[in-house]
Amino acid sequence: MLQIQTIRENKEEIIKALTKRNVDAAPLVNGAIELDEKRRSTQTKLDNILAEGNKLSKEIGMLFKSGKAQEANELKAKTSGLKEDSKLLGEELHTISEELQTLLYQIPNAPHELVPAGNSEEDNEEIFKEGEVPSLKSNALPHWELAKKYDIIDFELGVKISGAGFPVYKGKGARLQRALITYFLDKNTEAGYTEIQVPHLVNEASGYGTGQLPDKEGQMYHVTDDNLYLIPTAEVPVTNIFRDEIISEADFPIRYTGYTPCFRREAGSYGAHVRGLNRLHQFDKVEIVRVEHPSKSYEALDGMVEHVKGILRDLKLPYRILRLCGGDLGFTSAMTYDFEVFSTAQNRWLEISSVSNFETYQANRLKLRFKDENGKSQLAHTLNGSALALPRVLAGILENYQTPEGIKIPEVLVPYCGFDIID
RNA sequence: GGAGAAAUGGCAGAGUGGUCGAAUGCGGCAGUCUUGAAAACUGUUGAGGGUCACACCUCCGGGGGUUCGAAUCCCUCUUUCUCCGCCA
Repeated sequence: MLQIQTIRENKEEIIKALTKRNVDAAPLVNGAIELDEKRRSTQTKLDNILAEGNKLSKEIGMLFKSGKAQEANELKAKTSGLKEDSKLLGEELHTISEELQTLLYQIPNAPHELVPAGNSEEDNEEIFKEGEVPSLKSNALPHWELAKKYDIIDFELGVKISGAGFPVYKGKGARLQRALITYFLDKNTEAGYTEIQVPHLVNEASGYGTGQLPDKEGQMYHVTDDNLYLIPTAEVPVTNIFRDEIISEADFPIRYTGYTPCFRREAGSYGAHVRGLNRLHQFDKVEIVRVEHPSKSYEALDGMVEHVKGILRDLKLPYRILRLCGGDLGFTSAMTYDFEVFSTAQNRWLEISSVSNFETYQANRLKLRFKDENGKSQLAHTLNGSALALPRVLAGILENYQTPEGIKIPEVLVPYCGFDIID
């Protein structure tokens, strides 16, 4: 969430920036400022009462020690009123703080100045495009047909075991997916990211830390018996490594990469757009996460974009990069680039990576700080991106690499797969 | 799952009702010394709120209670350790 102090000091700028998301934040922002003022004045009142109580208690202690029990008891009588007042004020303060918190949770991150205003994906800005769209024969198949033809992904079997959206990968399909995971992790490691394996279930505090809670509660699978959530992305456990941490400036830059399955309830529509691998309840993803000094975070974001570009170039997949408009931007993000691969057989773009800078929005919830050169603690910036999401990369490869002889394996993956064609 | 013990500052570890936000050691930072470094010595060093700055307030795993006063006593939850059971 945004810091109340920042809101106080940059009220107009924040309201203005939030109009890019097509929301009128003025009522929320003004409400928060008002509550904050109330909070501070209540706190001051309470503090004064507590200070007086502390003083009296000390005096009572001294009196008892020097044997003046009677005087002490007289002073005791004076404290009862203070106690009542402080109890009432304490409750009031608690209520106000919670109201303020609830309000702050509802204010999304302020978009970066480069983010275009807009309501929907129509308004996203295409900033880069690369790769050749292969010309396929007229009988080119979408990946779900190919999956069946070569018996590499079984959607029906997944339905039997779990339900829709839980595919079973078989034979060369499973091997290709594993090859991609290893290949991505290797590429990320080469680029300076430390590989890490994290839990796939997280507690409530972690959900709040990265912003999945309380806003997107229904999108996560919730294990109610133990109050744990299945992760929707590795971003959650990896970023939460730094919850409640004060790191030293020398620790920057922090770069992690991790492979995890991702679980999303996505109670969405059915139809061609969610067929096959396009949208799943369980899928695999290799994630990159960075924690950066505020002055370096956009440089880091660009670095992540370049890195993902390199992977797609290696795979020789046609792709484009979009800068998301305010309306399409995630709640917690200040700026996001989406990578989309062109699916030739489906004749549409598929999102395969999303790279975001959250600035201090997550760090504020996480209490992720660092000591600056003056020894003061400051919130760090967090970033993350997919490098990459497996199913749609798989779909892109199946569709774009199909030939009458079978599905060719991209050259860089052949050593990882141990075969060069699926037939 | 059963029995017992414990949770204190970056780490280790004192503190069992009052001048304790907390001894001491290590680590960190600054300085003296040194050509430089190490060692030694000196000083400094938790977080948050609040203030122009001070004052002041809160925090000793979380929540609640007793008391004029709680790190210290009580209740509860969580976590860790030891032993037993179960188990990939």
